[in-house]
Amino acid sequence: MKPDARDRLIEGTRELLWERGYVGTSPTAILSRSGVGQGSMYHHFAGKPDLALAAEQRSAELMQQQIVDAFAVKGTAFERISGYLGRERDVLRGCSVGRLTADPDIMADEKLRAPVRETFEVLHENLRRTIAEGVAAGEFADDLDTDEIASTIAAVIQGGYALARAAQAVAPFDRAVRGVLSLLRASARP
Amino acid sequence: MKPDARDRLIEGTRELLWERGYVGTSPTAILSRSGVGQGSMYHHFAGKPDLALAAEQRSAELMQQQIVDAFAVKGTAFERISGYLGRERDVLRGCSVGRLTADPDIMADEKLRAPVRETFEVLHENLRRTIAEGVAAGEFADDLDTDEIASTIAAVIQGGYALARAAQAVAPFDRAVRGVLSLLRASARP
DNA sequence: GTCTATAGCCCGATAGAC
DNA sequence: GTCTATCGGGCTATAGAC
Repeated sequence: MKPDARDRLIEGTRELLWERGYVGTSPTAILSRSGVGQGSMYHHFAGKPDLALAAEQRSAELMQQQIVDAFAVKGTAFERISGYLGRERDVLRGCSVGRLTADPDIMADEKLRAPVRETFEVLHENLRRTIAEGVAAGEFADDLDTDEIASTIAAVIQGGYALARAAQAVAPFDRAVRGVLSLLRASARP
Repeated sequence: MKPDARDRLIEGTRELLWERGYVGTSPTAILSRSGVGQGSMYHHFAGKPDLALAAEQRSAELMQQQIVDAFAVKGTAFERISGYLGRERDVLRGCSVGRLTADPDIMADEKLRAPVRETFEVLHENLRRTIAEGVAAGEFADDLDTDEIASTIAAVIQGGYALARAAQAVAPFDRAVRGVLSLLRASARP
Protein backbone atom coordinates (compact mmCIF):
# COMPACT_ATOMS: atom_id res chain seq x y z
CA MET A 1 0.00 0.00 0.00
CA LYS A 2 1.39 3.34 -1.10
CA PRO A 3 1.18 5.91 1.69
CA ASP A 4 -1.34 8.62 0.92
CA ALA A 5 -0.50 12.22 0.07
CA ARG A 6 -1.26 13.52 3.52
CA ASP A 7 1.08 11.03 5.12
CA ARG A 8 3.87 11.72 2.62
CA LEU A 9 3.53 15.46 3.23
CA ILE A 10 3.90 15.01 6.98
CA GLU A 11 6.92 12.76 6.56
CA GLY A 12 8.60 15.12 4.07
CA THR A 13 8.00 18.10 6.35
CA ARG A 14 9.28 16.12 9.33
CA GLU A 15 12.55 15.36 7.54
CA LEU A 16 13.02 18.94 6.38
CA LEU A 17 12.30 20.40 9.82
CA TRP A 18 14.84 17.95 11.22
CA GLU A 19 17.52 18.92 8.71
CA ARG A 20 16.86 22.61 8.12
CA GLY A 21 14.44 23.89 10.74
CA TYR A 22 11.29 25.91 10.21
CA VAL A 23 12.63 29.02 8.44
CA GLY A 24 14.82 26.81 6.26
CA THR A 25 11.89 24.70 5.08
CA SER A 26 9.77 25.97 2.19
CA PRO A 27 6.48 24.55 0.92
CA THR A 28 8.17 24.09 -2.47
CA ALA A 29 10.85 21.90 -0.88
CA ILE A 30 8.20 19.91 0.96
CA LEU A 31 6.33 19.23 -2.28
CA SER A 32 9.52 18.19 -4.01
CA ARG A 33 10.51 15.78 -1.23
CA SER A 34 7.02 14.36 -0.78
CA GLY A 35 6.32 13.91 -4.46
CA VAL A 36 2.98 15.64 -3.98
CA GLY A 37 1.41 18.50 -5.90
CA GLN A 38 0.74 21.97 -4.58
CA GLY A 39 -3.04 21.78 -4.73
CA SER A 40 -2.91 18.58 -2.70
CA MET A 41 -0.90 20.24 0.03
CA TYR A 42 -3.27 23.16 0.47
CA HIS A 43 -6.19 20.77 0.41
CA HIS A 44 -4.88 18.77 3.40
CA PHE A 45 -3.29 21.61 5.37
CA ALA A 46 -4.12 25.25 5.97
CA GLY A 47 -0.52 26.34 5.34
CA LYS A 48 3.05 26.01 6.47
CA PRO A 49 2.42 26.38 10.24
CA ASP A 50 -0.37 23.79 10.16
CA LEU A 51 1.81 21.32 8.26
CA ALA A 52 4.74 21.98 10.57
CA LEU A 53 2.56 21.28 13.61
CA ALA A 54 1.46 17.93 12.20
CA ALA A 55 5.08 17.03 11.44
CA GLU A 56 6.22 18.07 14.91
CA GLN A 57 3.49 16.00 16.51
CA ARG A 58 4.62 12.94 14.60
CA SER A 59 8.26 13.48 15.60
CA ALA A 60 7.21 14.01 19.21
CA GLU A 61 5.07 10.88 19.22
CA LEU A 62 7.87 8.74 17.77
CA MET A 63 10.42 10.12 20.20
CA GLN A 64 8.19 9.66 23.23
CA GLN A 65 7.47 6.08 22.22
CA GLN A 66 11.20 5.37 21.90
CA ILE A 67 11.76 6.84 25.36
CA VAL A 68 8.97 4.84 26.99
CA ASP A 69 10.16 1.64 25.29
CA ALA A 70 13.78 2.19 26.28
CA PHE A 71 12.96 2.66 29.96
CA ALA A 72 10.44 -0.20 30.08
CA VAL A 73 13.10 -2.91 29.70
CA LYS A 74 14.31 -5.16 32.51
CA GLY A 75 17.55 -4.36 34.30
CA THR A 76 19.13 -2.11 36.87
CA ALA A 77 18.56 1.64 36.77
CA PHE A 78 22.09 2.12 35.48
CA GLU A 79 21.53 -0.43 32.72
CA ARG A 80 18.32 1.26 31.59
CA ILE A 81 19.93 4.71 31.57
CA SER A 82 23.07 3.55 29.78
CA GLY A 83 20.87 1.55 27.42
CA TYR A 84 18.94 4.67 26.48
CA LEU A 85 22.10 6.76 26.10
CA GLY A 86 23.78 4.07 24.02
CA ARG A 87 20.88 3.17 21.79
CA GLU A 88 21.36 3.53 18.06
CA ARG A 89 21.39 7.17 17.02
CA ASP A 90 22.29 9.07 13.90
CA VAL A 91 24.40 11.44 15.96
CA LEU A 92 25.38 13.89 13.21
CA ARG A 93 21.76 14.17 12.16
CA GLY A 94 20.83 15.06 15.71
CA CYS A 95 17.47 14.97 17.44
CA SER A 96 14.33 15.61 15.38
CA VAL A 97 12.66 17.27 18.37
CA GLY A 98 15.64 18.99 19.98
CA ARG A 99 16.51 20.61 16.65
CA LEU A 100 13.37 22.69 16.91
CA THR A 101 14.58 24.52 20.04
CA ALA A 102 16.91 26.52 17.76
CA ASP A 103 13.98 27.90 15.77
CA PRO A 104 12.66 31.20 17.14
CA ASP A 105 9.44 31.02 15.12
CA ILE A 106 8.62 27.68 16.77
CA MET A 107 9.71 28.67 20.28
CA ALA A 108 7.68 31.89 20.10
CA ASP A 109 4.41 30.09 19.29
CA GLU A 110 2.79 28.18 22.16
CA LYS A 111 1.12 25.65 19.86
CA LEU A 112 4.26 24.94 17.86
CA ARG A 113 6.43 24.73 20.98
CA ALA A 114 4.09 22.34 22.85
CA PRO A 115 5.26 19.06 21.23
CA VAL A 116 8.89 19.95 22.02
CA ARG A 117 8.13 20.88 25.62
CA GLU A 118 6.07 17.74 26.17
CA THR A 119 8.70 15.43 24.73
CA PHE A 120 11.37 16.81 27.06
CA GLU A 121 8.93 16.44 29.95
CA VAL A 122 8.43 12.77 29.09
CA LEU A 123 12.19 12.22 28.89
CA HIS A 124 12.77 14.05 32.16
CA GLU A 125 10.13 12.05 34.02
CA ASN A 126 11.47 8.71 32.74
CA LEU A 127 15.01 9.65 33.73
CA ARG A 128 13.97 11.04 37.11
CA ARG A 129 11.90 7.97 38.00
CA THR A 130 14.67 5.60 36.94
CA ILE A 131 17.28 7.51 38.93
CA ALA A 132 15.01 7.43 41.98
CA GLU A 133 14.69 3.66 41.57
CA GLY A 134 18.47 3.43 41.39
CA VAL A 135 18.85 5.43 44.57
CA ALA A 136 16.27 3.26 46.32
CA ALA A 137 18.13 0.13 45.18
CA GLY A 138 21.46 1.42 46.45
CA GLU A 139 22.91 1.76 42.95
CA PHE A 140 23.45 5.50 43.28
CA ALA A 141 24.36 7.79 46.19
CA ASP A 142 21.29 8.55 48.26
CA ASP A 143 21.98 12.29 48.32
CA LEU A 144 21.50 12.67 44.55
CA ASP A 145 18.92 15.24 43.51
CA THR A 146 16.92 13.19 41.01
CA ASP A 147 15.56 16.21 39.13
CA GLU A 148 19.04 17.68 38.76
CA ILE A 149 20.62 14.46 37.50
CA ALA A 150 17.71 13.89 35.09
CA SER A 151 18.26 17.36 33.62
CA THR A 152 22.00 16.76 33.44
CA ILE A 153 21.56 13.55 31.47
CA ALA A 154 19.00 15.08 29.10
CA ALA A 155 21.37 18.03 28.55
CA VAL A 156 24.31 15.72 27.83
CA ILE A 157 22.35 14.12 25.00
CA GLN A 158 21.23 17.38 23.40
CA GLY A 159 24.57 19.09 23.94
CA GLY A 160 26.42 16.03 22.69
CA TYR A 161 24.70 16.47 19.34
CA ALA A 162 25.90 20.08 19.18
CA LEU A 163 29.50 19.13 19.95
CA ALA A 164 29.40 16.35 17.38
CA ARG A 165 28.06 18.61 14.65
CA ALA A 166 30.68 21.27 15.39
CA ALA A 167 33.41 18.64 15.00
CA GLN A 168 31.60 16.74 12.23
CA ALA A 169 32.49 13.62 14.19
CA VAL A 170 30.61 11.28 16.53
CA ALA A 171 33.46 11.10 19.08
CA PRO A 172 32.49 14.16 21.21
CA PHE A 173 28.97 12.77 21.67
CA ASP A 174 30.28 9.37 22.74
CA ARG A 175 32.80 10.94 25.12
CA ALA A 176 30.14 13.12 26.75
CA VAL A 177 27.87 10.10 27.28
CA ARG A 178 30.65 7.90 28.69
CA GLY A 179 31.70 10.76 30.96
CA VAL A 180 28.29 11.27 32.56
CA LEU A 181 27.82 7.51 32.94
CA SER A 182 31.21 7.18 34.68
CA LEU A 183 30.27 9.99 37.08
CA LEU A 184 26.90 8.42 37.77
CA ARG A 185 28.38 4.99 38.43
CA ALA A 186 31.08 6.47 40.67
CA SER A 187 28.45 8.23 42.78
CA ALA A 188 27.61 4.89 44.44
CA ARG A 189 31.09 4.35 45.91
CA PRO A 190 30.82 5.69 49.48
CA MET B 1 33.08 58.05 18.33
CA LYS B 2 30.29 56.44 16.29
CA PRO B 3 31.23 52.92 15.20
CA ASP B 4 31.80 52.72 11.46
CA ALA B 5 29.48 51.02 9.01
CA ARG B 6 31.61 47.90 8.70
CA ASP B 7 31.57 47.39 12.44
CA ARG B 8 27.84 47.98 12.75
CA LEU B 9 27.19 45.47 9.94
CA ILE B 10 29.21 42.79 11.71
CA GLU B 11 27.45 43.42 15.00
CA GLY B 12 23.99 43.38 13.40
CA THR B 13 24.76 40.16 11.57
CA ARG B 14 26.16 38.63 14.75
CA GLU B 15 22.94 39.35 16.64
CA LEU B 16 20.74 38.03 13.86
CA LEU B 17 22.77 34.83 13.45
CA TRP B 18 22.49 34.35 17.21
CA GLU B 19 18.72 34.81 17.22
CA ARG B 20 17.64 33.37 13.89
CA GLY B 21 20.55 31.42 12.37
CA TYR B 22 21.94 31.68 8.86
CA VAL B 23 18.89 30.80 6.75
CA GLY B 24 16.73 33.00 8.96
CA THR B 25 18.94 36.04 8.46
CA SER B 26 18.44 38.19 5.36
CA PRO B 27 20.66 41.02 4.11
CA THR B 28 17.60 43.27 4.33
CA ALA B 29 17.20 42.49 8.03
CA ILE B 30 20.91 43.11 8.58
CA LEU B 31 20.66 46.55 6.96
CA SER B 32 17.63 47.42 9.03
CA ARG B 33 19.29 46.38 12.28
CA SER B 34 22.63 47.99 11.49
CA GLY B 35 21.19 51.26 10.22
CA VAL B 36 23.42 50.97 7.16
CA GLY B 37 22.54 51.30 3.48
CA GLN B 38 22.64 48.53 0.92
CA GLY B 39 25.44 49.99 -1.18
CA SER B 40 27.57 50.22 1.93
CA MET B 41 27.09 46.56 2.74
CA TYR B 42 28.13 45.33 -0.68
CA HIS B 43 31.08 47.68 -0.62
CA HIS B 44 32.50 46.14 2.60
CA PHE B 45 31.46 42.53 2.06
CA ALA B 46 31.21 40.23 -0.96
CA GLY B 47 27.78 38.94 0.12
CA LYS B 48 25.88 37.12 2.81
CA PRO B 49 28.41 34.28 3.39
CA ASP B 50 31.30 36.73 3.67
CA LEU B 51 29.42 38.88 6.18
CA ALA B 52 28.33 35.81 8.14
CA LEU B 53 31.94 34.64 8.36
CA ALA B 54 33.07 37.98 9.79
CA ALA B 55 30.23 37.90 12.32
CA GLU B 56 31.02 34.32 13.32
CA GLN B 57 34.66 35.19 13.82
CA ARG B 58 33.73 38.01 16.16
CA SER B 59 31.41 35.76 18.17
CA ALA B 60 34.09 33.08 18.34
CA GLU B 61 36.73 35.57 19.46
CA LEU B 62 34.51 36.99 22.21
CA MET B 63 33.53 33.53 23.44
CA GLN B 64 37.10 32.24 23.47
CA GLN B 65 38.23 35.27 25.42
CA GLN B 66 35.48 34.70 28.00
CA ILE B 67 36.56 31.08 28.34
CA VAL B 68 40.25 31.90 28.76
CA ASP B 69 39.43 34.63 31.30
CA ALA B 70 37.11 32.38 33.29
CA PHE B 71 39.70 29.62 33.66
CA ALA B 72 42.59 31.98 34.39
CA VAL B 73 41.25 32.94 37.84
CA LYS B 74 42.70 31.71 41.14
CA GLY B 75 41.05 28.85 42.97
CA THR B 76 40.61 25.11 43.04
CA ALA B 77 39.76 23.23 39.85
CA PHE B 78 36.21 22.77 41.10
CA GLU B 79 35.88 26.49 41.80
CA ARG B 80 37.07 27.42 38.33
CA ILE B 81 34.72 24.95 36.65
CA SER B 82 31.72 25.93 38.75
CA GLY B 83 32.67 29.56 38.23
CA TYR B 84 32.55 29.12 34.47
CA LEU B 85 29.27 27.18 34.60
CA GLY B 86 27.70 29.72 36.91
CA ARG B 87 28.88 32.88 35.21
CA GLU B 88 26.24 35.31 34.02
CA ARG B 89 24.44 34.00 30.96
CA ASP B 90 21.36 34.99 29.05
CA VAL B 91 20.17 31.38 29.14
CA LEU B 92 17.07 31.73 26.99
CA ARG B 93 19.06 33.55 24.35
CA GLY B 94 21.52 30.67 24.27
CA CYS B 95 25.07 30.51 22.96
CA SER B 96 26.03 32.72 20.01
CA VAL B 97 28.45 30.07 18.77
CA GLY B 98 26.59 26.90 19.71
CA ARG B 99 23.47 28.19 17.92
CA LEU B 100 25.31 27.83 14.64
CA THR B 101 25.60 24.05 14.97
CA ALA B 102 21.89 23.84 14.08
CA ASP B 103 22.47 25.51 10.71
CA PRO B 104 23.18 23.01 7.92
CA ASP B 105 24.49 25.69 5.54
CA ILE B 106 27.14 26.63 8.11
CA MET B 107 28.03 23.07 9.12
CA ALA B 108 28.38 22.01 5.47
CA ASP B 109 30.96 24.72 4.67
CA GLU B 110 34.45 24.19 6.11
CA LYS B 111 35.20 27.91 6.28
CA LEU B 112 31.93 28.80 8.00
CA ARG B 113 32.18 25.85 10.41
CA ALA B 114 35.78 26.60 11.46
CA PRO B 115 35.05 29.32 14.07
CA VAL B 116 32.50 27.03 15.75
CA ARG B 117 34.84 24.03 15.78
CA GLU B 118 37.74 26.10 17.12
CA THR B 119 35.68 27.65 19.91
CA PHE B 120 34.57 24.23 21.16
CA GLU B 121 38.19 23.05 20.97
CA VAL B 122 39.28 25.96 23.17
CA LEU B 123 36.52 25.21 25.68
CA HIS B 124 37.37 21.51 25.68
CA GLU B 125 41.06 22.12 26.27
CA ASN B 126 40.43 24.55 29.14
CA LEU B 127 38.03 22.11 30.78
CA ARG B 128 40.30 19.11 30.23
CA ARG B 129 43.37 20.87 31.65
CA THR B 130 41.46 22.12 34.68
CA ILE B 131 40.01 18.67 35.38
CA ALA B 132 43.51 17.16 35.11
CA GLU B 133 44.74 19.73 37.63
CA GLY B 134 41.88 18.77 39.94
CA VAL B 135 42.76 15.09 39.66
CA ALA B 136 46.43 15.86 40.38
CA ALA B 137 45.40 17.90 43.43
CA GLY B 138 43.19 15.12 44.78
CA GLU B 139 39.99 17.08 44.23
CA PHE B 140 38.56 14.50 41.83
CA ALA B 141 38.79 10.72 41.57
CA ASP B 142 42.04 9.73 39.89
CA ASP B 143 40.33 7.33 37.50
CA LEU B 144 38.40 10.11 35.72
CA ASP B 145 38.91 10.28 31.97
CA THR B 146 39.64 13.99 31.57
CA ASP B 147 38.57 14.12 27.90
CA GLU B 148 35.28 12.42 28.68
CA ILE B 149 34.43 14.70 31.60
CA ALA B 150 35.40 17.77 29.60
CA SER B 151 33.01 16.71 26.83
CA THR B 152 30.30 15.97 29.38
CA ILE B 153 30.55 19.44 30.91
CA ALA B 154 30.59 21.18 27.52
CA ALA B 155 27.54 19.13 26.49
CA VAL B 156 25.67 20.03 29.68
CA ILE B 157 26.04 23.72 28.85
CA GLN B 158 24.88 23.42 25.25
CA GLY B 159 22.14 20.94 26.05
CA GLY B 160 21.05 23.03 29.02
CA TYR B 161 20.25 25.87 26.63
CA ALA B 162 18.08 23.52 24.54
CA LEU B 163 16.14 22.30 27.59
CA ALA B 164 15.64 25.87 28.79
CA ARG B 165 14.33 27.06 25.44
CA ALA B 166 11.93 24.12 25.17
CA ALA B 167 10.53 25.04 28.60
CA GLN B 168 10.90 28.80 28.11
CA ALA B 169 12.39 28.81 31.58
CA VAL B 170 15.89 29.01 33.02
CA ALA B 171 15.31 26.26 35.61
CA PRO B 172 16.26 23.23 33.45
CA PHE B 173 19.62 24.83 32.60
CA ASP B 174 20.35 25.54 36.27
CA ARG B 175 19.32 22.03 37.30
CA ALA B 176 21.53 20.42 34.64
CA VAL B 177 24.53 22.50 35.79
CA ARG B 178 23.98 21.79 39.49
CA GLY B 179 23.58 18.09 38.67
CA VAL B 180 26.87 17.72 36.84
CA LEU B 181 28.69 19.71 39.52
CA SER B 182 27.25 17.49 42.26
CA LEU B 183 28.41 14.37 40.40
CA LEU B 184 31.84 15.87 39.85
CA ARG B 185 32.24 16.84 43.49
CA ALA B 186 31.01 13.42 44.64
CA SER B 187 33.64 11.69 42.49
CA ALA B 188 36.31 12.64 45.04
CA ARG B 189 34.74 10.71 47.91
CA PRO B 190 36.56 7.34 47.90
C1' DG C 1 32.08 54.96 0.51
C1' DT C 2 27.31 55.41 0.12
C1' DC C 3 23.13 56.15 -2.51
C1' DT C 4 18.84 54.57 -5.32
C1' DA C 5 16.98 51.59 -8.72
C1' DT C 6 16.28 47.34 -10.46
C1' DA C 7 17.10 42.46 -11.79
C1' DG C 8 15.68 37.60 -11.49
C1' DC C 9 14.24 34.33 -8.47
C1' DC C 10 11.73 31.93 -4.89
C1' DC C 11 8.62 32.66 -1.12
C1' DG C 12 3.82 31.43 0.97
C1' DA C 13 -0.69 31.47 -0.57
C1' DT C 14 -4.98 31.59 -3.59
C1' DA C 15 -8.04 30.70 -7.69
C1' DG C 16 -10.55 27.96 -10.33
C1' DA C 17 -10.65 23.99 -13.69
C1' DC C 18 -11.22 19.07 -13.66
C1' DG D 1 -8.47 15.42 -4.21
C1' DT D 2 -5.30 17.04 -7.37
C1' DC D 3 -4.02 20.00 -11.18
C1' DT D 4 -1.96 24.43 -13.31
C1' DA D 5 -1.73 29.36 -13.32
C1' DT D 6 -0.93 33.29 -10.94
C1' DC D 7 -0.52 36.81 -7.13
C1' DG D 8 2.08 40.17 -4.22
C1' DG D 9 6.08 40.36 -1.86
C1' DG D 10 10.76 39.51 -0.05
C1' DC D 11 15.02 37.44 -1.27
C1' DT D 12 20.24 38.01 -2.74
C1' DA D 13 22.74 40.57 -5.75
C1' DT D 14 24.20 44.03 -9.37
C1' DA D 15 24.27 48.62 -11.82
C1' DG D 16 25.52 52.98 -12.07
C1' DA D 17 25.07 57.84 -10.16
C1' DC D 18 27.23 60.83 -6.80
